[in-house]
Amino acid sequence: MRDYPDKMTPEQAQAFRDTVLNIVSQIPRGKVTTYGLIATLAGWPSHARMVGRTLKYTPGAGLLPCHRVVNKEGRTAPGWRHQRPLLEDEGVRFKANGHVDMARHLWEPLSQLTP
DNA sequence: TGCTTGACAGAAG
DNA sequence: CCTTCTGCCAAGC
Repeated sequence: MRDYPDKMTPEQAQAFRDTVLNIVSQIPRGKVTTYGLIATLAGWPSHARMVGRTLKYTPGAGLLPCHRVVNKEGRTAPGWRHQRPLLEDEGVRFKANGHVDMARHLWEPLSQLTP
């Protein structure tokens, strides 16, 4: 008995992508959220990595503020040099260690997501 | 079919 | 603080 959902059906995968993109589109300026949080809200807590994959490979994700998604420690995406400047332009503060000050900028969506 | 690769998370050293 | 390892899963090869 696993306490998390089984493998996704194509329908669920589609719904997952939609939810992820929907949440990302709602992140306010100057705020950030995390992969795991998005995955959990989308109903698949163990799929944090899928969130990253979705943002990286889904065409159109570039139109969304996906630079406002960082990992739980506040680290920016590996290999995406542009992300940090984008955040700093919005007033996001980085700590000396190069991580986002999560205590100050974490955005927790309370959303009433479509079931 | 089986092994490797990540825009993750958490723990360990 | 950093690196490395394990658990996690969909994708790629």
